[in-house]
Amino acid sequence: MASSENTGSSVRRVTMRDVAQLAGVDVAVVSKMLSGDASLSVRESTRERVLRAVAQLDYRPNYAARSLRRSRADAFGLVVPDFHNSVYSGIIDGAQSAANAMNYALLTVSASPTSDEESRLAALFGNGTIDGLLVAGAARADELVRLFRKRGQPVLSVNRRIPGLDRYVILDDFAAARQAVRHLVELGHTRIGHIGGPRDLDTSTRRLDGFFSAMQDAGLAIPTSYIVNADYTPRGGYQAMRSLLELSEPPQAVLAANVTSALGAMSAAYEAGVSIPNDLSLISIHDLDLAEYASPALTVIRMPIYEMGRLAVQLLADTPPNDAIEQVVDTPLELIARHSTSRPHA
Amino acid sequence: MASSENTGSSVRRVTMRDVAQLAGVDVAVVSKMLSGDASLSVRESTRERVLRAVAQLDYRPNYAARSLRRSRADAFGLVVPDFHNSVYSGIIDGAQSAANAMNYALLTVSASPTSDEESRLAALFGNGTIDGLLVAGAARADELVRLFRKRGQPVLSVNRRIPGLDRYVILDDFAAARQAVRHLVELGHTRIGHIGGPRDLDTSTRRLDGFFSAMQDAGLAIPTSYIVNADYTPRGGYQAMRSLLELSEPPQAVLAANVTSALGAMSAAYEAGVSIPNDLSLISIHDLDLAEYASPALTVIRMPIYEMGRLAVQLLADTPPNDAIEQVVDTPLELIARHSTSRPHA
DNA sequence: CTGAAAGCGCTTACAG
DNA sequence: CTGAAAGCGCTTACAG
Repeated sequence: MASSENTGSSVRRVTMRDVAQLAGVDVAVVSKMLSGDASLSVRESTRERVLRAVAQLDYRPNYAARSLRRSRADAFGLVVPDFHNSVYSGIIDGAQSAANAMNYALLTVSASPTSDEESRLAALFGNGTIDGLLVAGAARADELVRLFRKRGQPVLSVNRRIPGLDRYVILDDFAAARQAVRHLVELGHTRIGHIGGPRDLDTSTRRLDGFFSAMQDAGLAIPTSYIVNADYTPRGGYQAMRSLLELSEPPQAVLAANVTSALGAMSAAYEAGVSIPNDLSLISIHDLDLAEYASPALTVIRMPIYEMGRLAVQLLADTPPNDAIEQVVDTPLELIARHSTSRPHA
Repeated sequence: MASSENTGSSVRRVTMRDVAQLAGVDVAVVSKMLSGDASLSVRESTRERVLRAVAQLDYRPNYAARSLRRSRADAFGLVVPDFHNSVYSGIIDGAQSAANAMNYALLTVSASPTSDEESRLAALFGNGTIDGLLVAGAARADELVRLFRKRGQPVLSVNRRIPGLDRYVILDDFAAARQAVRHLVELGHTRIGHIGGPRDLDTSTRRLDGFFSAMQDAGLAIPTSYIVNADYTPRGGYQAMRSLLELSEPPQAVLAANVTSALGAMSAAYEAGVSIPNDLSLISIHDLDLAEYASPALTVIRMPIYEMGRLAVQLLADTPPNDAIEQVVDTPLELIARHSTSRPHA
């Protein structure tokens, strides 16, 4: 009477046998039909009966059984360091889209860099749940990566190069920083500072290199004090900008290595009474919907993050697991000139 | 010679039989030991041999086999509408944390409201991959929800009430809006406007109700033009604020139903030369790291999103699948008074 | 305390 | 064109 008596799996799962029985055929026929076996030719009437039975019973092949039998999961795993970061959101979207296109599942989990997470991750993904592993950015998954490599299962690092792993997809951070600096130089700036990312992170060092390279091309000097490391957060950008503005001769223009730190930097400038872009030009790498609604709207180099996610899954699927993958996404970068940069007004 | 010859699953998977053989016991012993069967008593020396064999072979129980045999997946699924939204990031974090604590996997996917996504989702999660389903916010998963209900498998809607489903966890949006209005009233404001969410979304109507309720308590009139619907985006908030500021007598204070739309609204005020908080006070529901670094820093009602995620998983796991769950998270809301609200200066 | 055996629901040669 | 049978790697009564 009470529907709450109907607990758990009280409803017997419908199985391939049920379908076969209802359609009056052998399970092998059902199996081959449903898995799209090309070598199968069935009489049209049989095909129809099977399809009708499948629909009538709302049959769905059991995942665990299929996976066990074929010893593959038709799934990839993606480990991100943090769900609260639009860079990873973009990677996830791209990766999910590519996975869907090949009828693979994408299982995304976050792994903050605490030690017990490592073994949890290995337990979660190390047992046949996934056929290939994507590790994005600073996510900690060393144990899992070792395991996959040992077993000859494919691994790929996304947006970062992991020491000892010759398989990665990255963006052209070097070119992005160069393009940003060129924009500032073309506007007429000469005193240009840099709010960098975490000191030893792969993306930040490449952006820093690009910054140096473009400054050198332009024949511009870089006082040591003009380079400040932050941590890709609003707070980090805020502090970095403060230290820049406290200099006896502050920069006229700043490249922030990351959009959220740029937004934090804007806040510090506002607080110090420094007007952007009149007193200070600011440009950053990566776009964000909020960047357009900052005051003033932030000028930005938009990076092909979504494309990187897509490409990562495709490479993971299509490259033999022990081949090297050293790929820089070649989708063109895009300068989105908004209102935080202008010619120097001094 | 070339390591690239070692393709695919060339490395034979180590199986429970291998462990049993190496340890000189039956697989049943290994199985019971590894699944923590309480009814098992093994000689200490046997236990040691098994453990050593497991470690030596780096054995990990095959997920598909275990799942097939026990007909459960030890996993929950979470469907979100969008990874680019800190509300869902918070829900994911909370849910993942609770799932980890009970040794369950949490599989998170996004489902934008396009029709073919629906059947893809059903194929992905409808085949025994997960033991329970969480649907967050506006994510479209109707087909999957129906399927789970029919089978007597647990479903729970998070941060939204789905028509016809008496199982949900939501926040106290009503109380949040009331608290926000009270803050403005206490500061001395009387002309208070509201930038609402999408017209028919569950969360926005509850926030709107709270707004009305608190205004009524304060004996304040609400011109129709003071209520503007937006869509929880920066752009929506921007447009809504513009229309508010074009009024012949604009509000002195505004409650934005959502933090990103509040940030967009700030941009419109800035553009119109309206100074916050001098000319206009602004408060919003939900916090965001960037809200603290807006100029001025945004005053906010912080909502227990992470707690909602945790609670959702716990309820999903602990409640019989056909019982009703109608839960409002009772973690206290928190007013974070920053610098976007002040007494009226007129 | 330990072993033998059935079976979860599929897929895949193989036979007819 | 269709059927019978083995087996993927576990878990779980059951027997000893």
